Amino acid sequence: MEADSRRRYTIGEVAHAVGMSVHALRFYEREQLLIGPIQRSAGGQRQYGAVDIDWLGICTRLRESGMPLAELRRFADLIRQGPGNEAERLRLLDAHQARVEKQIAALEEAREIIAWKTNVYQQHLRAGDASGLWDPTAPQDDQVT
Amino acid sequence: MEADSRRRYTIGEVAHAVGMSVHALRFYEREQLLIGPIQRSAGGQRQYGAVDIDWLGICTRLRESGMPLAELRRFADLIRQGPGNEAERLRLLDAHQARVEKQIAALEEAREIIAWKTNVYQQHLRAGDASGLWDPTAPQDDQVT
DNA sequence: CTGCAAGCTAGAGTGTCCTCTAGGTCAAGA
DNA sequence: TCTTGACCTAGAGGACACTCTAGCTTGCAG
Repeated sequence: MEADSRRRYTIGEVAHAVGMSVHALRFYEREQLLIGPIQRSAGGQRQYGAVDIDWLGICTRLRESGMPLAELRRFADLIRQGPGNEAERLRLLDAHQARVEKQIAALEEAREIIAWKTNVYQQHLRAGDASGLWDPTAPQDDQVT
Repeated sequence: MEADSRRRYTIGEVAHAVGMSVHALRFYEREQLLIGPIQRSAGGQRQYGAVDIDWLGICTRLRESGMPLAELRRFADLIRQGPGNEAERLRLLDAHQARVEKQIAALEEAREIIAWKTNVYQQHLRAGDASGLWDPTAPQDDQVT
């Protein structure tokens, strides 16, 4: 995420640095998810700069947090257009942040349910493997676990 | 999630109750993601019971928290086999819980980065829309935002 | 008894996000 | 120079989790 500001990096180096595959990097470029065009060597090979790597780091975070590529592209578009549309960038990020909060809440709820179930199993294991667990007999009022 | 233990429910009612589409419910059944076969009416229509609805509620939580269907199927298989494999169920849930923790951590990190970026934009908006933001000129040492 | 919403099946289609392939080219060490 | 590994493009392929379609049946309200 922090790289020498003057050096140029090959696609392989970048892939390693940001934890994506070279395939994915080329795919992102094709899909216009990067800001500014990536420079090329005389022979046509990509030469990424520190800025590109920083941006890819941000991309990774946004993706990991569930931002769809379409929205990431929108964000990249806005940045590519240069200063003047900060309000829209802000809206986009705010919307995403709301999504992230919601997802954290959902995950925490799931965590509790899992913990509860885990507990049920641990107790059954301690008690000797078969008490009130579900069983395809007596189709009424039994636990599912 | 808590339903009358004796009543039977149509697929539409269940879909509404658990927040899935009827398509998804049929799909889950085909894919063996449900425990026990769903009962049918004389005419062949599904009649879900409270147990099924409970299980679907758990499915929803596990899915929301990122458990792949293959693993959910594995879990359903274990339950279908009846008591005796609690240790394996526990392993499965523990593994998933670890995944959930990791995802929560990742989301919280992302949240901070987003908050920081949001801040940058807010400041720029307050300061008058164009200071040190990225601009396709002077390709060195500038912020990306 | 008629109408019509809701249900049925098997299988094809969709959207998302990469990943891989084929058929080459480039670059750097021995 | 030769070899080897990394890189190139355009497009096909694939995993995942549904979602929809077509053609038909059920079942309840009027």
